[in-house]
Amino acid sequence: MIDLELIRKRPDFVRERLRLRDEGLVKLVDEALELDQERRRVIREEEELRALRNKKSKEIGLLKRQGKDTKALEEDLKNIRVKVEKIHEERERLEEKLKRVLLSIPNLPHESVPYGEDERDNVEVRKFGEPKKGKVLPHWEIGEKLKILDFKGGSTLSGSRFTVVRGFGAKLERALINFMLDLHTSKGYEEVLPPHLVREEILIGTGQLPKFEEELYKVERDGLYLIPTAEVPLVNLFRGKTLKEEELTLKLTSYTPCYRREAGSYGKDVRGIIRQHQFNKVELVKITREEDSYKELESLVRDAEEVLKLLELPYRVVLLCSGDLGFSATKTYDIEVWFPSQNKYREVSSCSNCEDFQSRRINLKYRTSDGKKRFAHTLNGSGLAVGRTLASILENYQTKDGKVEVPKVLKEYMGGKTFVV
RNA sequence: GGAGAGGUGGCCGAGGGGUCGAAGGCGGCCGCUUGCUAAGCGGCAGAGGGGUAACCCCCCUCCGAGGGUUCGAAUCCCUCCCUCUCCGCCA
Repeated sequence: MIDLELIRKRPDFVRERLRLRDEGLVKLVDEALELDQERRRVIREEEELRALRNKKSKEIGLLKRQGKDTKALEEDLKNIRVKVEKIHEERERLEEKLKRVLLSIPNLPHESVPYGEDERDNVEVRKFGEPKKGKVLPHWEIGEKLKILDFKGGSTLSGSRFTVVRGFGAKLERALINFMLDLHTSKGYEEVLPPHLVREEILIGTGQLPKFEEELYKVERDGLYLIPTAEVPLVNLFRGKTLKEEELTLKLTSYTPCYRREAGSYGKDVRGIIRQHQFNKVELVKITREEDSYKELESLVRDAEEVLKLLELPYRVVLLCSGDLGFSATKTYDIEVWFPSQNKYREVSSCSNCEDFQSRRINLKYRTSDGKKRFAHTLNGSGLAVGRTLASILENYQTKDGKVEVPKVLKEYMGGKTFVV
């Protein structure tokens, strides 16, 4: 949630920044301003009445103790109460409306974010490794051949976009998870194993709700949602907290499956395991002071890149343009790994600074040395999407005779196995 | 699933219709005292919102959440949520 005060004091700035994302967002600012003005008018009215009521009520208390008659005053106050109730209802209606508008306004792009409409305008910032050319089987073909990806099994059990990983494929995926977690924890990230089912307000806290309901799996009976990313539980772990400045930056890492309905992506990536309703991901989260968050974003990206470097997979880092930014982010780097069969880079990580956008929603603050409270900044990034990394290994480490070599750094996690055959 | 207990300020904990934003304790901050420390003494401190250019200040709201009763609710009534304990079941 962006700061209402900012909208009030610098509406043009907010409009201009939102326009970078989408022209259509500008009207939300005007809506918020109007509602806010109206709301404050009503608040003033209500509070005047309440002040009057409180004063007279106290009088009644005094008079009663002196044994005096208070009938007239009481009648008087009954009328005031009716008025207060009426105006209070109006105030609640307005506040509810305003809140809905505020919760649906995305975060403002950072000044360093290039303008653009969609992913075509993203800017490549650096590259690592040499993209492998020449013919390789797409990961779904080699995966089926080696009997490690069972698409039939997945659809039997759960339908489309579900896949069963078997045998050494399963072991390789587990190796990847362990490798990633070990790497990140060695750099000071605390490992966390959170619940995968969370309450509605938790998803509001990180920005998935109220806008993206259709992307989420919901367990109706218990009112719980399956997490679409570990970012959700990890960031919300700190909701309502006031942290000490000295304990920042907090760094967390977590392996969880992610559950996404992928509504509106019909026909995209229907083959293979690039786009699944359930996939494994190792996530990185940081909670920082406001003056550190951009520096920490850079190092977060480096920490995620490190995984690909050590796996010796060619990748590039891309700075997202304004139009491609996610809802809660001010600035995002995607890391894309090379897929030889598709002759292109595909996203395996998305690292974002959300500044105080989520902190406002979950009321996460820290106390500075001079005793002031400030909203903390939150950052998140994949480190990495495990399924896609596995798919990329199946292609980049494919041998001419149809085997897949185990990347060096994973060998110790694979019981010494060097090839998947 | 059954039975019970409970949710009050940073923490512990009292208060059971008006003078209660809330005793007391711990912790915090600022003084004073004091070889140092400790102790002691005195004082100051909640959050959100509205009014204001801003401050002082004034006002409103907040005792898990939401309703209700009342002139007036932390306190009485209803609903819900959460936590804990015991029993049962279960990996």
